[in-house]
Amino acid sequence: MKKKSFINDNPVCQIRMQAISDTMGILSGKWKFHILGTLIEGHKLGFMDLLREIDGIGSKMLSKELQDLELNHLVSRTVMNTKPITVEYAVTEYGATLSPLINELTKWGIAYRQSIHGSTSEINKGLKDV
Amino acid sequence: MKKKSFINDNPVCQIRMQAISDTMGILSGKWKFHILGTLIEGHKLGFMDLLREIDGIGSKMLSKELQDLELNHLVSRTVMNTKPITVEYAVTEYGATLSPLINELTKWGIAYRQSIHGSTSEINKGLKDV
DNA sequence: GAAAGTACTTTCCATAAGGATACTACCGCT
DNA sequence: AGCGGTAGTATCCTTATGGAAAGTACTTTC
Repeated sequence: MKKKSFINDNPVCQIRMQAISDTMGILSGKWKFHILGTLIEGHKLGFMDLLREIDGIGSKMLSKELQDLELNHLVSRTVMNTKPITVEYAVTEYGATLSPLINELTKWGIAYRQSIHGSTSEINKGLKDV
Repeated sequence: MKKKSFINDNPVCQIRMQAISDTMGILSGKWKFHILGTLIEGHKLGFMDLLREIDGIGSKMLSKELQDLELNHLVSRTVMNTKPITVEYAVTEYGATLSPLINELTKWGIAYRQSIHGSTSEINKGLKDV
């Protein structure tokens, strides 16, 4: 009996695949989670605040990533009527639904780092020393 | 009063940042979550099984990503003593700790898609029609 | 002995992602 | 007039990512 050329799997898997692609498509890149995490903590931050808070990011990347997040309605951008014009970035109500996901991401990362320092530091690939 | 050139934030934020970088560093790329998700569902799968199950992946990518996952002890690779040599890939006990994260990712992706179809389809960037 | 199945690796290429640096433009202060 | 702060944009460049196609090597089946 020949193996089916493509086990199309159950619909549950197809939906899972699609959901993972969707989520990762929206949150792809090196900085989106950092920006969202910082905004969740800081509530309202200006462009320069974010630039200072997020270590390593440049203005080009910050600008581009904020535009992406705004397009997907995860972050709001409000131009304030102040003397030197300021812009307030904040997480939207919808963006806040990412909190559980960001928490899981953080929890796992912390546990991973602990599992290394706890063990004979066997696992060390993918971990940047800071 | 001059603004501090770098608000070094609280240690909690630094740890969060680091944790997010760690997690995303390990799980970066287009396919890792798909491979892990598929292996969690399928328990034990061969190379060709994965190639068939994961729509769109090529053998080069699959091979590379599996090596990465194996290096980080998230997936185990067992060469079986069968007539035509077969290899069994499975999620390790440690890899299984990613389940809550993958579930959150999936849940959010599904909710996102529903939020679009539920609304006047305002949000549509980042969503590929399937 | 040819086909087909296992599990990959290799090469070559195109595009995407991201960083460094510089620049615009506006305002307030001194 | 010049400095510093706001919020970005523009340009150039390098590296990372990932896909297509073919090749290797070994075995069983027809």
